[in-house]
Amino acid sequence: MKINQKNKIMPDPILTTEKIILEAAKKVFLEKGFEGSRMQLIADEADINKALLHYYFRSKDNLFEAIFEEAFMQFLPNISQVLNSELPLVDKVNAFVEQYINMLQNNPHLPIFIMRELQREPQRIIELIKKLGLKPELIEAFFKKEKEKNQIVTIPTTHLLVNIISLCVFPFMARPIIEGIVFNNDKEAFNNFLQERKKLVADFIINAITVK
Amino acid sequence: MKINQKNKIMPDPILTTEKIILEAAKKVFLEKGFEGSRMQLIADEADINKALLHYYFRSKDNLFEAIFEEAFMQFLPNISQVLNSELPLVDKVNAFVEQYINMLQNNPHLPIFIMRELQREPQRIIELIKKLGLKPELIEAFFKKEKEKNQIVTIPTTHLLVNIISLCVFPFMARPIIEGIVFNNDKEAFNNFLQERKKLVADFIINAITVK
DNA sequence: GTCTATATTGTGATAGAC
DNA sequence: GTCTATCACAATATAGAC
Repeated sequence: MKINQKNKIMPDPILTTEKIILEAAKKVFLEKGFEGSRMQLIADEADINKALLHYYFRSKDNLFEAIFEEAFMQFLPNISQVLNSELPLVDKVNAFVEQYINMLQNNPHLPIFIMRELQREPQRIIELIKKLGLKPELIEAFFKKEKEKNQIVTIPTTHLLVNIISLCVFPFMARPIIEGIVFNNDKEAFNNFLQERKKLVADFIINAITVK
Repeated sequence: MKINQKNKIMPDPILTTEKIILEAAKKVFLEKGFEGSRMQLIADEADINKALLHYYFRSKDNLFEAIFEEAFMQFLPNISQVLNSELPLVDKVNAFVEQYINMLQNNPHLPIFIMRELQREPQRIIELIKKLGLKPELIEAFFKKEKEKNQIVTIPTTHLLVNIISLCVFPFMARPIIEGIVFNNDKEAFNNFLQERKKLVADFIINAITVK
């Protein structure tokens, strides 16, 4: 996404057409996925016409790619931030869960979007991730320090990490079921549910991994 | 797919055209979703031509609906089965997790498929679910007995249930990431990972909810 | 019931005026 | 840069022969 007109003086964070398009595309793609999105709808959302989309981004594919990379980076939890802190285990988990669920509350469509596109073109996206420099080694280091201190039960770090992410992310994917069926379409009730979860999930994890 | 009529003698599981179509449609829809699927591809998969699809099912929509309802029922965990057993809590959780992950291993595309379509038409599908008679009350009863026995910590049943499902389902949605990045595209390693999970997830849950 | 051929509509993309 | 008009093709759906 460097297509940006070079060094023109940009007096204000003025909404250039390109940025407007990207915002509109993000909204539409996030909600409907690549295949469910229509260039016309993005144009409407940006209040311009289709031709302009192709003028700025040659194709739907290009426009999508400009969106996806940023979205994926946002979805990846900021592991190193937790890793590098010197907080006690309990605080680390609490901080991570709260921060991650907060992010998802601000981007509720992100999880399904990412999973959907991963399913559509797994290999292409794996290449992208590798290009971005995501290293499995980082994951291995996640709870290393804690383990050495014998503060947690012996669960493989990969499983532990997957468990934590699962507990945070899944409710957003299953939202239509939870909100629609369990809470009878009461959005307020679902938001309360998410709010409660921040503490409950952290406690759940701490309980699960603490040696008794 | 009433599957195996128990012990009826099945002279030949005669493959009527309609059933062949349904099988082909299931395969394609499950993998690519409604919007990503093409009638032509389903026809190819069934080794017939497009026109026949429309002869049996008037439209793509109809064909899809014939698939979705069954898939959704399969996705819903069989809660009452666990509920009605008289096993100790530990065994209940173990049995549930193993059985549910087993089912997902046999239908790895199910989770993303369901979530994707829920996102596409939430209201329509909520209506379907209600028609099918899913009752929130069932959920409330889930761990009621255990709670009365004070065997578990006080976590709201809804959260507990969501946690359990999350831990089972999410890895299948994130499969491309886990298999592709963590396990370097080694399918065998990912399957081992799933195998381990059956016990690890059950332990994780038990640990989390057991009073110390 | 099953096929081929065709109609119809939707959608990404381009040409060309301004 | 932005627009209108249009192309080209893909995809659902139907007509009609057999």
